[in-house]
Amino acid sequence: MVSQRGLDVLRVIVQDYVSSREPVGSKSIADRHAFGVSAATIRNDMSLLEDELLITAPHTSSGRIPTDKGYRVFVDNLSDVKTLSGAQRVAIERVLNESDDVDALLAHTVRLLAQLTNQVAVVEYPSLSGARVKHVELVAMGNSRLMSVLITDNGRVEQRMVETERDLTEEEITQLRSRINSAVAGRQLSEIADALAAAPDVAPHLTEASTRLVTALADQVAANRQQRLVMAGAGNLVRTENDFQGSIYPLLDAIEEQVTVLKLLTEMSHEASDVSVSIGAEHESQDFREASLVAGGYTSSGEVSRVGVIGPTRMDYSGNMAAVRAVASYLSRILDA
Amino acid sequence: MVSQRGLDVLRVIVQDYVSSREPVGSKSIADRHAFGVSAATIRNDMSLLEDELLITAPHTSSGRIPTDKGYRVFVDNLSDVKTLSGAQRVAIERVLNESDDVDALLAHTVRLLAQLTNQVAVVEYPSLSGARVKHVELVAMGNSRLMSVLITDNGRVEQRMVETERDLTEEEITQLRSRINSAVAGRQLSEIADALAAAPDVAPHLTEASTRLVTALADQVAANRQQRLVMAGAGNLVRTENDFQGSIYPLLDAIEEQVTVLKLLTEMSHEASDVSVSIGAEHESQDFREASLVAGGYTSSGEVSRVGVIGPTRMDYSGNMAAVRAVASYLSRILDA
DNA sequence: TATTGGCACTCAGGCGCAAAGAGTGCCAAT
DNA sequence: ATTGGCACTCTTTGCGCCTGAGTGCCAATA
Repeated sequence: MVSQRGLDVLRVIVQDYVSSREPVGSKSIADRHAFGVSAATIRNDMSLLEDELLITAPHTSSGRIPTDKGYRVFVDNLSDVKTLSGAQRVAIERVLNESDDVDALLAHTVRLLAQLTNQVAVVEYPSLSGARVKHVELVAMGNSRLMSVLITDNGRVEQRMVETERDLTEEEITQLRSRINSAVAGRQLSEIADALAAAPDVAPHLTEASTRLVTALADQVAANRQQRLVMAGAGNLVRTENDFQGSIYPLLDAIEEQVTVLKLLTEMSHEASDVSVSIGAEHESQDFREASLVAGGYTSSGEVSRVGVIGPTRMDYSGNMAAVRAVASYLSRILDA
Repeated sequence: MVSQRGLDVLRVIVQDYVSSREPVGSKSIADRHAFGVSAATIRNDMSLLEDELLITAPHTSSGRIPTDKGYRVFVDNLSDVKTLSGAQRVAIERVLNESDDVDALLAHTVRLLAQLTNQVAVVEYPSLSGARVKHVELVAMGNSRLMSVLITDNGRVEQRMVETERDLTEEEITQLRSRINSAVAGRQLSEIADALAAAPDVAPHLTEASTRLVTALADQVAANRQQRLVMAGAGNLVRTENDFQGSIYPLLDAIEEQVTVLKLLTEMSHEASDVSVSIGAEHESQDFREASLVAGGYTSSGEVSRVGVIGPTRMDYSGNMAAVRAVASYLSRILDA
């Protein structure tokens, strides 16, 4: 069984390896850290750690590096919670306060997080499923086209073009607008398809247009059920390229593709205010096999969405967790107001 | 002076080097291309080309590689215009037709272009300066906040939160809305600040709110004067990493930063329907010294914006120019309708 | 004058080999 | 349980050597 000192040894192995990228050996541990025991003793402990698959040797008779399992134990039991520096807190507050719409806010957030952590950062768009309809605006665009603009109570604005069979008069549009708004205003997005279906019929000359509009709106909501995310800091992944066996090209591609990241994010803990970590081969995806993901939840109109960073398994978990937690909580504070 | 055959030699040097990344020597040229002269003659021509700084030797007695100037001559005089394959044309048409708002359209476009060229692709958002106001919608969001939604005739929707000194009644909002719309509807964005200033005064109890709104709208327009762009295909830059002396990290960072790319794009030709190329050290920016930019213009409501790809100077100029031209022209067709 | 074959020279890259250095594993002693 | 000692293992680094591709120059040629 691994002793308490053994775990302490694991901790310094992780710390030293993360900061130096060199496999760490018993001698250097005994030298640099005041364990009060000799290198030979450290060696015995390391032998135990290796039996438990917490560390491994890149090649015979080199130092040891943590395995994914070793990082896991470190993250769960051994890492002290870092706190952000005052300057960092100020930076967060400043950046997030000077954004004036949701798009800008998220763009700033993700870049900020990338800078704080020196990793690739991702931020999910706030979930719309809990939002309520504030207003639906219809604007004639000419050429038998109508633009429908859906405004939600949490400040999101979604637009969509709708083709109609003919140009409608202003009066007809007004009629449609009020019919739709009285049917859906205040409803949750998930309910609006039903609400529209149940709404009273309109004048016959408008049924065609009305049907198309209803379809478009339902479509618009459905399109937004699948989450989107913004990404920043691709350069940081390049800087840490050496931490990956193969090329980081497939990983970068997969991140840009979004779908895998979204899957990983949803598979992780769903508590807001909680930062969770997925390490290397713990997740299924081939492309992410050598990468870790640190993610936290933020709240917007009651729904939890996620923000996180992606980097090599050899990352500063403690620092990244602190940054993610801080950014997520500021984001909640602003969006859930 | 460089002979015609000399230029032909330059052409094959560029072509061979681009496809193989190996410095190309006189012998291999004589072997692989039927010039009908001996390697020694090719050598003489190459010596001339070197005097003209069109090619250079990575080290003494190796093959030669094109200089930036060499690529320039190639692009301007020597490259045949490639055409896209049928499959590629179909792909463009398919992708661009199934996008239902401007955001989605641009996101799809940029990813498509990245795939077609295997480079980093960038697309500027359509310029708003030529657009006209279709409608301004005001929606009370509670907590003394008003959301102003600006809809333009080319389908862009811009939102902004405005703090008011108190919650306004529906009636007051209606009043404000109609005042603003009668002042600005149909105007170009550049005119709306003046138009609002010239509009008749409102009831005294609304002047405060009105002033704030006007400021916010002006601000909204100003914020959009500076262009934004979307980027995709960062992974492609990683794949071509070896074509760069140093790290591509600063380059990727600069691209994400947007400002340098926007500057480069505006410095290049402003004709739509024209593809222009900026090669390596031709542009000022340090970070882009080893990169080339192929850019073309597309038109949206009469204003030209740009789309392009960024890659190492050792790129397939001919193919990339064809892809950029095709994508730009499809984009014009859809957005300028 | 343009082209050509010949030839000496250069240099990067690959290979082999030895030495250095860091680290382990094991053992007997404490 | 801990320790010092010691033999052993591997990677890394440096050095020298060789090879091959390619140049530059020259004198001969058409």
